[in-house]
Amino acid sequence: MVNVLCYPFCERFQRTFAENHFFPWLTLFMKHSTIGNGSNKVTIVDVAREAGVSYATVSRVLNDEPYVKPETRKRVMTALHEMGYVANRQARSLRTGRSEMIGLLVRDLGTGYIGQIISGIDAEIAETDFEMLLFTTHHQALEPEYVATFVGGMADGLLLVLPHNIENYSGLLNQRRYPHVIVDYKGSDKGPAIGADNIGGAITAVTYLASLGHRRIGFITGTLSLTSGVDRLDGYRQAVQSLGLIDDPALIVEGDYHQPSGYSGAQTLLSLPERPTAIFAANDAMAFGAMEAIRDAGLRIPGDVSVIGFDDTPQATAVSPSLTTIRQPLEEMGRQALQLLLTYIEDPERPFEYHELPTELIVRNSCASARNTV
Amino acid sequence: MVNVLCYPFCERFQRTFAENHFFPWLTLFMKHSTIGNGSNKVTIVDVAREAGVSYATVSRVLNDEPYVKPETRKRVMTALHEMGYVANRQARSLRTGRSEMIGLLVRDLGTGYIGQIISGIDAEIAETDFEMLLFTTHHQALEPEYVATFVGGMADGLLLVLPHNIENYSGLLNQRRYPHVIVDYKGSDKGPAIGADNIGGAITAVTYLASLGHRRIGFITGTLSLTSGVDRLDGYRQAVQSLGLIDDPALIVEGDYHQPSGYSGAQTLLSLPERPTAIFAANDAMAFGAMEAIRDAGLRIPGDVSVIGFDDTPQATAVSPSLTTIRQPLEEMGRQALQLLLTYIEDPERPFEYHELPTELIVRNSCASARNTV
DNA sequence: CTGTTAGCGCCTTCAC
DNA sequence: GTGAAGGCGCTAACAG
Repeated sequence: MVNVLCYPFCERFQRTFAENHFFPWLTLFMKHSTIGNGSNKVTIVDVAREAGVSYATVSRVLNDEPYVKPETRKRVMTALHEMGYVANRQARSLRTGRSEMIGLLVRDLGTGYIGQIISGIDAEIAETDFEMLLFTTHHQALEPEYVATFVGGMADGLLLVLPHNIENYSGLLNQRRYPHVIVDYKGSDKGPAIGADNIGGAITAVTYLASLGHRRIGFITGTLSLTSGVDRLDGYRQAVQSLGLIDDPALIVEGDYHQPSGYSGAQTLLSLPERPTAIFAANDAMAFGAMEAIRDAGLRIPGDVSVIGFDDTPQATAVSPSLTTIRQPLEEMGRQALQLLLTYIEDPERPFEYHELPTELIVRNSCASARNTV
Repeated sequence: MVNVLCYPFCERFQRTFAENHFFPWLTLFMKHSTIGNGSNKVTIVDVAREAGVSYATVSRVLNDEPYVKPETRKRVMTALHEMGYVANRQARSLRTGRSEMIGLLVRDLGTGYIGQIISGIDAEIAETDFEMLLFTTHHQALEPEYVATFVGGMADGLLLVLPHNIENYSGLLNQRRYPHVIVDYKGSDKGPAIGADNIGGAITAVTYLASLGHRRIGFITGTLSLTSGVDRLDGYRQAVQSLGLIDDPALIVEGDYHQPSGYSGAQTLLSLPERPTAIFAANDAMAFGAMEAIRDAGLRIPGDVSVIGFDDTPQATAVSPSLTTIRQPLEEMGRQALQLLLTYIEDPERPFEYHELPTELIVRNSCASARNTV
């Protein structure tokens, strides 16, 4: 009688049923397990009946509660297993107020950049009982407040990956002490956050170029409404000044972290009366665009112009020449963000924390010594 | 009295509350809206009280049911809005048996490839009332049956993006008539699916190379446990034979869709006694690897060896020379997969459908005429 | 140790 | 038109 209740045996169940209409409770069961449409739900009630206990006891076993006679527990466990019971999380969540889900708010999925962060989050989530609920804010321009409230109801915590306008979310979330962590954001003024050492990374990049003899270094900024964009620019400026490099506003052009802006930014830089001997793009995508522009201008990399990026995306090794860049530990950021979030889920009252991960220079082949320094 | 219940005004609420303890029901409300810990739930009961109706009426308004007096409806609507009511989907789902969520089962998120498919799905989801529940099978090697059952309980439909071993899922899902669509899979034998014309694309690629005068074309296969891998190989073979090109088994090396296998595959091909004048990699990632290997061998692209890929990932334009490739409409596949899934959610009994999207040759700069045909 | 019971928030008959 | 009441599947007291 056991196997027929196990979902892989539905067909067999139907046959068996035809032969067993003298089992009155089976008819009852039929109502619950609508074969056709799906669902085929096995609830704790079914399991309880099968194991000959009350469903409260099944619940106890499910939740590893202490006071269950070992023998009973065993009987319930086998019933559970054989019937292919899977808990209904909605019901559990409704009851407990916890959903065992963490929400992920991202702006866009197309980029490998976010993919890497998510990979890290995912890897860490796999170690827990949580599942991942993904929301993109990219297409629909919903009110952040609505999104936050909505997601808040479905998830026990929220990971905001590089949200467009943090302040819109953070007000509500902080005020409610709703567990959340902002990923790739600097500072804990808006809430708990995980970031990378963007200033330090930019300084490292410029210092490296300077060590190769470059004195006129062009910089293509990232999106300046993001802290990473601002910080990388800051780092560039600090390094240029402290190293005594040529400090010309014309050497800074604004980009938006996307490849086309790298292309046009590089074009602008290359058309300067005195063109830079090296270009530092605030991320890899723009560096690729810059490389394209440099080649289209009939110049060679790194012979005529050196290029350095930021992020160390997988494609950095794929381009030719391979891209020297500043590595940002994206996956690790995802992992730590999740870990931090878990601590807030456990104790929402914890004070805000900001963790900054180090960046690292990855030397490849897109930078060379400056041949003719100005 | 209204504003104080609206979530953006919690602080104000606290203050107001201090002044208004003579409103007895407010105290009651406090219990529901625990300010500190979060939740701050506004339920239909709260709204009903505010609007002076029963909560059944609120529910009716929520579900656009006909028999509600316009005036009452209006009153409820304003209460709803001003209190910032957001439905509890778990409760609704528990009651209705529908979750308004669609599950997404992917193996990995790190690649831009899957990112693009998800973008398409996401774009289409944004037009519906559904949300997206993301599961990765990559890390945890859970039993597919368990995953399917589990996800099945939380979502109204399932999108399987390139699952490792479809048969493990498909049996259970089909038998239950659980709405699902397999993305990037060929044929509807295992269930409804969306795929791309991989055979045709591969034929196009080879035909194009042949038109440039190449007769000895190396092929680096994709993962052969995936239908796309098999089909692209098939297409290559068909084209080689029908066009009368050199048909040497040594010209086919096995890859796995990852860049390193493209590198090593190309090395193998280049070290053949008679090396091919063109290399067709079964996807772009391997093509990038192949390009690296070709350059490392001191050869030029496309001067000495032409390279063609498959997929048209964003990076295809970023490499140098830019990669000629076969475009696969990944985003569109995602979109159509979701659309198809919706039809199955509406009618689970629909017969399986398989939609195949066309592929397209994108000519860039990595292929040139064969100089010295063998 | 185990069973009974009361809801979690919502939808949905069924009365009025 | 609207309210009252039952129950989705589950957990968490409270009794035994």
